[in-house]
Amino acid sequence: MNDSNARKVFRDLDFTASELVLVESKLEEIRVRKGDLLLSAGQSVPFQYYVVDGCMRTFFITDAGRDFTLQFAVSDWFISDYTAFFTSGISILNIECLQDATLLKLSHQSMEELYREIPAIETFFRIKMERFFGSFQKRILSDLAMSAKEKYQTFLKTYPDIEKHIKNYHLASYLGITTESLSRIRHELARA
Amino acid sequence: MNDSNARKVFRDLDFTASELVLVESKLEEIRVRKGDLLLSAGQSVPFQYYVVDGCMRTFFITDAGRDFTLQFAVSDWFISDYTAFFTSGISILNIECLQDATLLKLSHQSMEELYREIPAIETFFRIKMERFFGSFQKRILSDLAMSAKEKYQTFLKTYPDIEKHIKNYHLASYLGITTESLSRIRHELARA
DNA sequence: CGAAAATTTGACATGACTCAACTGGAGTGG
DNA sequence: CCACTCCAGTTGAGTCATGTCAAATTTTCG
Repeated sequence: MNDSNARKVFRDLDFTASELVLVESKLEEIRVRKGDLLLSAGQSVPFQYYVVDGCMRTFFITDAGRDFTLQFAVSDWFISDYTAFFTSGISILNIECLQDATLLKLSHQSMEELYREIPAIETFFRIKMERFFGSFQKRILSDLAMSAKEKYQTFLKTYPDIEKHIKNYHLASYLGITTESLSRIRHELARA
Repeated sequence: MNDSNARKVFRDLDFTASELVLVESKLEEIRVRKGDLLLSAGQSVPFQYYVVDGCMRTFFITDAGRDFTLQFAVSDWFISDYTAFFTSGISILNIECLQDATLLKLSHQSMEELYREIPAIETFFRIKMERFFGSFQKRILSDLAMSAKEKYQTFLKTYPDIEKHIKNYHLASYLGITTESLSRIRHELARA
């Protein structure tokens, strides 16, 4: 199991034997349990995490104490506070485990080394970023243009696999509405 | 003027003479006038654009005909429908000129060629993407967590240079509110 | 089974929207 | 130089979606 971590993360890439050893050496497998906080706001963020299985989320807490989910991550997703990770800055996000998870931890420094040794990895991450970017763009547009009900329906359609892993209040915090509102939306949709 | 386009776009990079020639050959300078549509939804998006000067915006039109601005771009910004650009898909965004502009046009294919010939350019764009990504992340969080008034104030603080170039109704469409609401917010803030 | 957590429901408050009318400039042409 | 028009912005009245707070109900899990 452990000897194929590199192939899990970099699913589409072919490595030579020596490259494989190098990549493996950069990936650290960790396990976290439901409720664990992997990162708290205010810390530096030297790592990103590849989710082997389980479910994680990043969230933001306002001064007023409201909790907003930026992102969920299930199997084969990456998660981090990327703004802080990329800029070597301080996190504003928290990372929480929602379902017991196995993660592969990859440091910023390791990534720079991998970029140097294996240029295909820089391309790999550039393309990941591009996709991620696209999903953020869609998110912004739907936050702007859609009602809460439409956002909920879009979420269910787009991420049917995620819904199973999360509580309604996490989904509400992702949609930017209260649990009460989500409950009413669900009630209304159930009638139809 | 024209012979330093490459240095404008790739501000921090040092090119050899031959690299400079290559990069220049990939950049096409174009001029657009206020009101011009550079891209309409439903088209393929083979280009991204570097803004030398002037002001552009990308916007999205819903089925109901509402208009939402995703992004403004002034001097030294890039603009495109990146989701379509990266995936070679069909645009959902429109690109409009808000103030007469000079742009440098760069095709997807040219970028792939540049990545191959000059790896530093791949790194350059990866880092651009990372920054862009960070700004999108902030946008999502503020859309979720802030009232219209707070979003307006944050915009003014974050992009004081952009406000000068745009109409209030463009700003409203960026904030996801109506011009009437923006007007009332401005009125309220003016009193204080 | 029982306690804690999650969800639902009800009553009411509020921020933002809609529609319609009005104001104030910036051109434009007689 | 005035009258006209167009466009951007403002204002007002009424409506609607979502929030708040409190309580009831259901689900989860030790």
